[in-house]
Amino acid sequence: MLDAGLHLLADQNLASLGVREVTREAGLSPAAFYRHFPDLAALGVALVEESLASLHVMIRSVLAEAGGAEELIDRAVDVIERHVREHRSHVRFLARERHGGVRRVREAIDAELGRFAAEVGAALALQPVSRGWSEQDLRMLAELYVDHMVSTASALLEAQEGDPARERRIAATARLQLRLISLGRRHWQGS
Amino acid sequence: MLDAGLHLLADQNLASLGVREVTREAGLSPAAFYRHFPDLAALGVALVEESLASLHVMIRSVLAEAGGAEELIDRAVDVIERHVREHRSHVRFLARERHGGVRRVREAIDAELGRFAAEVGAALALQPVSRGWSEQDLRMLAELYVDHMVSTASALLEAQEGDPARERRIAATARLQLRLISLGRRHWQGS
DNA sequence: AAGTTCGGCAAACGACTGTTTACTGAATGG
DNA sequence: CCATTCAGTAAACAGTCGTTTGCCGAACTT
Repeated sequence: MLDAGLHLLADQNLASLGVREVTREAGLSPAAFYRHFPDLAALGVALVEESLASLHVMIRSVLAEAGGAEELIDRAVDVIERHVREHRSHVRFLARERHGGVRRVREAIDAELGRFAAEVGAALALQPVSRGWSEQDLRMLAELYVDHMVSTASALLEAQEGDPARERRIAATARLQLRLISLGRRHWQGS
Repeated sequence: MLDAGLHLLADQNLASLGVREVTREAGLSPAAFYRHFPDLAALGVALVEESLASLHVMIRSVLAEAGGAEELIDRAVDVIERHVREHRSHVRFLARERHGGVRRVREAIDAELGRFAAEVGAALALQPVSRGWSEQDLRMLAELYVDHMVSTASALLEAQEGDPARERRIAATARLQLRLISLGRRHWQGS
């Protein structure tokens, strides 16, 4: 049922999804839906949770191995690219419903992105570049990184519908932007 | 009719909007809708165009007056804050449909954001800090600024539902992030 | 003054909707 | 082996939906 929903949400909104539609796609009777979810919103938050597993893994794999700033940037962008390619449906779902019409789903996504920012902030604190940074500044930087990741992933999503050149251009731009941010980071004097 | 649609889209998706719903809200008969639009998607792109007027004005008012980096940042964030407060519905609409389920609307928004980035890039080129910057680097920076603006506006949108403290925190974070970017910009050596 | 466009209406069409109900077979557990 | 839970079904309910049609008055145009 989750798969059926995700498949339908490829070119549709959660708010415009119908119970019958989902069950039809899943090859079940309409009533069967209510055996598993009370709401379509509930199916939505279930999909959010499903999408998170893969996202968390991704973040870890960027932060795990150390290395110079340049390699770290390259690896981050590579991982994002691969993630969008391999989990296209999940990423599209998150991008679409992050500001979508279903409040509970929106809040679930937002809370989780906040947790990501916290995780990134903790990892940043361990890097030598961050010596002397206040808690607040670290959080600010982490949010900047997460927002940038989200923007890049969204752009890739729109591009990857069969346009590899545009995809490469987006990745290149993302790398430059990360380099600029990392430059600002090195010269930061505290707020 | 546009107003009615915009009002309904406050807690709904364009894809889940109904013709009858709109006309009911507008106090008209269902058939009246087709006198003005062939589609609901058409109403969507009309709303996009409506939302753009105010956005363009906003961008100009940030770029117009010169000034030091700090003042420019403060003014930019102030303008965003005010814009979200005063054009809440339009901003919400753009954020929601930017990755929404209606392709034509999505494309219209994307094209317009691209035009904004170009406009910002042209303005950046005039600033003394940008001496020696390549066209590509300027575009990259402009996109970074635009994406950051969009992220900030979205965050403010979610917050402003009656939580002024959170709103102030978001604005403060945005200012710090812009300062960090502007720092990276000053030390940029070209790609 | 005549003709034409414009924006509106009511009514009707069949198709689709969410949800509840009562029922069924299979697996599970004591 | 009996009871219970689980995951499914068909059928029915009253609504809502998008869209078309034919009609109407007002406002322009000539």
